[in-house]
Amino acid sequence: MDDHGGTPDAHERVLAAATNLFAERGFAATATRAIAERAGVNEVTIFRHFGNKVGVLRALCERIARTSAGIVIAAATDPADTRGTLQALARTEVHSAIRNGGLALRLAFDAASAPEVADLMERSSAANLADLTAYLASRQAAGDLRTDVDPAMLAEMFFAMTSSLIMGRILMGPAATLPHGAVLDRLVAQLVDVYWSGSSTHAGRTPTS
Amino acid sequence: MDDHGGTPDAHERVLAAATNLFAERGFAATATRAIAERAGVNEVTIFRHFGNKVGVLRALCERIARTSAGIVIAAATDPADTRGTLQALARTEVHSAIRNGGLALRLAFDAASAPEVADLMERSSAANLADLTAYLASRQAAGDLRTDVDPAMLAEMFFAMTSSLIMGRILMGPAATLPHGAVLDRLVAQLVDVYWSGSSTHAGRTPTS
DNA sequence: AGAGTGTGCAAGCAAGCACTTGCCTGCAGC
DNA sequence: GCTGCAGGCAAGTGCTTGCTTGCACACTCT
Repeated sequence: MDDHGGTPDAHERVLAAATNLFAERGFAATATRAIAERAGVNEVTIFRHFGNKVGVLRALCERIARTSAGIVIAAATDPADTRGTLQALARTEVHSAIRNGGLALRLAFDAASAPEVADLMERSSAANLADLTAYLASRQAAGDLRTDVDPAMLAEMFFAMTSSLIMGRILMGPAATLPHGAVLDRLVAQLVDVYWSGSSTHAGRTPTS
Repeated sequence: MDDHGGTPDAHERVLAAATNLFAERGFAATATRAIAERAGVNEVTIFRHFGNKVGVLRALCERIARTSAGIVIAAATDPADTRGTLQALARTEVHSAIRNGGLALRLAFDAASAPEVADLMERSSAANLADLTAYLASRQAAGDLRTDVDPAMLAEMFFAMTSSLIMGRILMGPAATLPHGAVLDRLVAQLVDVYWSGSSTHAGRTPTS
């Protein structure tokens, strides 16, 4: 009765449960017992599959890194179209962040208190920011972005704005549900529009249709 | 009885140590033993002074609430000067956040896993956002801010931008030191300028001197 | 001199944590 | 039918946590 279907796949259920719990309460505050309980799996199974608690997190990070295209997708579009690139980047960032319930942001905060988390985060989070900084600097050089603001600062602001949607949800608790689909896309569009209006050298402002 | 005339030091040293540790590692991840050690005080003294661990946090929050003027200060200036008000608000917010090392932001994240933290945060953090939303809405009505973006969204973005400076420091660890004084003020000015350029109805952009 | 108070020190308690061990069960392939 | 294996179950280990207790010392005020 416990196992449904042909493939019980305890492995996958543990990862799903861990994703939710880590995102909700953080890594350190999540007990392996809680993960097992939510996954409908015995606690020992977790250790048999992943060795230890950090092993679960590691598997999770690898899965996310494999799934989320991140900056790569944005680089696939036309880089000369700065606004379009930023728009696409914001969309993918927000969507991927929402999909894992703000996991990345939570883990980034956990990294300060759990060194093993810091090791795993270093490879992904910081690199993304550096990539964006480099891209924005190139767009400044191309005369597309204002040059009187540090590109690292622009990147930080962009990251902060996309994170703000997720951060708000975390701060307000699960009660504040986030919009999906078209509504969310419109929000992101507004967000990018404000950012673009403030950071570009072009006076024109695209109305958020 | 609140005033321990002879040796007021222990009380204060505990609060200072707790401020640092809570900001660095969060509430749950900070052991009372660690607080005592950093304060150069016996662990028992903490419980004699504050009853329990939450008592320390409560005393801390009261102290911060008493110290930080928050939005009130901004309201003291000319409210019709939207840009100046936002600038002043951003300055006080960033400075107060830096002064306590991002404590508030950390605690906001801790609130999800520690209900007792959530109770203490509710009175301060959420109210600030609501106040700012109301102010921005009034400036929209006055024709000073673009009306095609939700005022709550504008407030959230403003909060996100001021938080971004602190968030960056937390995410990058204590290695990335934050500028002080005039340099910091210039950063904040850039930040507000981008925000203002993107959110106001006025085309003009004030160069960051 | 005595009372009260603030603090330190040593020890310990119950609970929760990650993690281990040993054993038993259902199900597949040969 | 036997074997291998994934998983459940019960119990327990060693550690850390928040918090308590009992006792001693130093200081101040009357």
